[in-house]
Amino acid sequence: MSGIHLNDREPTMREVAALAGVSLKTVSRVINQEAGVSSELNERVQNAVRQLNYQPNTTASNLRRADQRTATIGLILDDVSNPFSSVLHRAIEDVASQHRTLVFAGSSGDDPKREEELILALAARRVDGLITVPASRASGELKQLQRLGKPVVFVDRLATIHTADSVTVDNRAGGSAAVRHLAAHGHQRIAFLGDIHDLWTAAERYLGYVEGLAMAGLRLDPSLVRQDVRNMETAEQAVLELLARENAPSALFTAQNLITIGAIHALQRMGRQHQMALIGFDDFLLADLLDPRVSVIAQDPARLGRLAAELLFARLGGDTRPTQQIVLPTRLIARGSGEIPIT
Amino acid sequence: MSGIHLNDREPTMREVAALAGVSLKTVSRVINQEAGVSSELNERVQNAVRQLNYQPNTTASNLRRADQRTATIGLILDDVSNPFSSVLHRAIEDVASQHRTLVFAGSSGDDPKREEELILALAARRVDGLITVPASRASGELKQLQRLGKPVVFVDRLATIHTADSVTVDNRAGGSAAVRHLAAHGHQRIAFLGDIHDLWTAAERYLGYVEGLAMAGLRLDPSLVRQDVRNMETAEQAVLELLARENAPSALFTAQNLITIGAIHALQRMGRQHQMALIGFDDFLLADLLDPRVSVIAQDPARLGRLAAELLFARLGGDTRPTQQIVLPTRLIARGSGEIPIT
DNA sequence: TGATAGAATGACAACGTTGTCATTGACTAA
DNA sequence: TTAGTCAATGACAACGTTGTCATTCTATCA
Repeated sequence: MSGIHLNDREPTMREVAALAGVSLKTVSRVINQEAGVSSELNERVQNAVRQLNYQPNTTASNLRRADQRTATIGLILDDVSNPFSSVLHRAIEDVASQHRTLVFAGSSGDDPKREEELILALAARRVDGLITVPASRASGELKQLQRLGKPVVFVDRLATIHTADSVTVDNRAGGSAAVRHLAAHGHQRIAFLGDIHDLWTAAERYLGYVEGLAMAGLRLDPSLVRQDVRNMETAEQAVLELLARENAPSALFTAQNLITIGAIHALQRMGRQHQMALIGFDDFLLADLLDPRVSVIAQDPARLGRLAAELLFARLGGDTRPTQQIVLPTRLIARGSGEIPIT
Repeated sequence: MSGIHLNDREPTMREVAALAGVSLKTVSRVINQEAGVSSELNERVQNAVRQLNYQPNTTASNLRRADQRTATIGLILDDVSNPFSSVLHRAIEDVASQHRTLVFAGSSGDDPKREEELILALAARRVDGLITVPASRASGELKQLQRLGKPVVFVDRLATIHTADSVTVDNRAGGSAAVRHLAAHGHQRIAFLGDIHDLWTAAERYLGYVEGLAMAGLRLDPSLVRQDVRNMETAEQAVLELLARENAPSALFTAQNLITIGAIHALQRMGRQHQMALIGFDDFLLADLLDPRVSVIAQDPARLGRLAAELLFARLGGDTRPTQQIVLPTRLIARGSGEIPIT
């Protein structure tokens, strides 16, 4: 047998009405549970619905509806398969489902082009609102967002637009704390490995790194800074290079979850995991089972997602308060790798 | 300033037409890049579109369109934040984006009720097709799926419906191989820890476990079987209990990624990770950096997702070949934990 | 009894778009 | 010149639903 194929056409309210012997509008009333339908007609319509296997067509409904609601929101992440992003996604979905809303999820891959495509595609489908981890900070995308004319919430990262709510963590304080923690254990040569420098989080964490160095009275050595590290593999490569230098760092601050994991690969490959101190930004599964256990600046992605979604649905519910810029604290979890003293 | 709010109404083709001084239909032709519009009118319409910031309304478009396509598919996973699921998701998204299609992603939480809600919500939005990791195998959901009247592809798990394509891995062979591998290292008391027993994958892997024991000539001891292990925490608890038994197992076969991680937590907590052999089903990030390195039955979730999406889009493209039941092999990756000999 | 209120139901238009078909006008061939 | 062809354009209906308003019917009150 071949795959399930399209019906000629799905049953419509009109057909239900005909079968039940009532008007189209009465069927509409029953489907939408409006008051003022006699229980007899109600019954007849329900039966016809069951008999025909009628399924409401939200698409047609929301075309006509006054509020223009599609019960659909858009979510643009950098990568749905990144552990951080996917936890964010799940938290948002949970809030959305309480509002009987479905979520379009897409990965921008941190590519402004793809991001814009996604925004346009979501706009064309008339999502009620958008939650996004913005890839670009430029105003080109800002215009696109505003064209949407729908509530927008930034999560995890900010963009240069002040007419939107946002939920982020204090990346700078986190980065600074990581560096000072390492300095407190005697490290003076602390390397920084960060994501694409144009990303807001990467930039903020770098700023935190610089501030932390300054607060600890340490000199910033540009040769210990590796920006635009895109993934685990390049992170591993970058750390291998740092280790091979004649004037190698004694500690690493890896400013993103996959970069941290790449760095650990490099350290273990060279058998240096017990000499080189390491603090990663963002906690990850199994960080507490590695040897040494990995110290991190932890965020709570589930909370970020939940708050972002709640902000969005508050707007959809008519909330017109001034835009909120929620900033959550980070938490340094000392597990061992960040407490390796200088040798 | 308060959050971005809804425009009174978004510009329509009618307004564009008025501004450009052409008919509605001509605007439609320009937007859809149909042939037969003079370059002069084309120009005028394009200008009007820009001027008004017109955004096409796919929702209205596909209501009228003959093919009834929404350029939207549904994806139901057990949990979008599970590492396995999220990689699957990303692979599907990548294929979908090549077809200019957006993906509705939802988590069933392996709850048939929630799964059915999602199916209905997707049906109401008239998705072009559905890819699902089915939670329930019963026909109640089967009917719902068929009501959709749209192509459905099962991925990772099967359900009792033979009119759909599917992409799965050979769970039974994988489970069997894991057990025989452990047996070959001298283990006779091999425990099984699996997900909800009603899930197709969990059942198949258990079957593989039983077959593997039989092939190795080992006796099945029901007291070494823990089914319905729902998450990391219960897995950890279950392993702790197994370790405390007077007749404890000498090896574990953990039949799902999070169960494996929970088990590792328990083993490390008790300091038994170097005595107790362990093979997990499904590979995971950092498995190769733990001590001992974790042996696994690896699948390729990205490939599963890609194939599933390609099957779906083939159907949408008119492919009417018999349904395909693709079964991919698994691969045993021996890293150490599965090769710990019996003491 | 007749007037009136109120509840139940339905007719019809409209949402923003595309499919169908008619109309216009320019160009070609006999 | 005239018939015929073809390309460009537009008028109109339709997709499946909901909002508005009119109509019908029953119950209630003076």
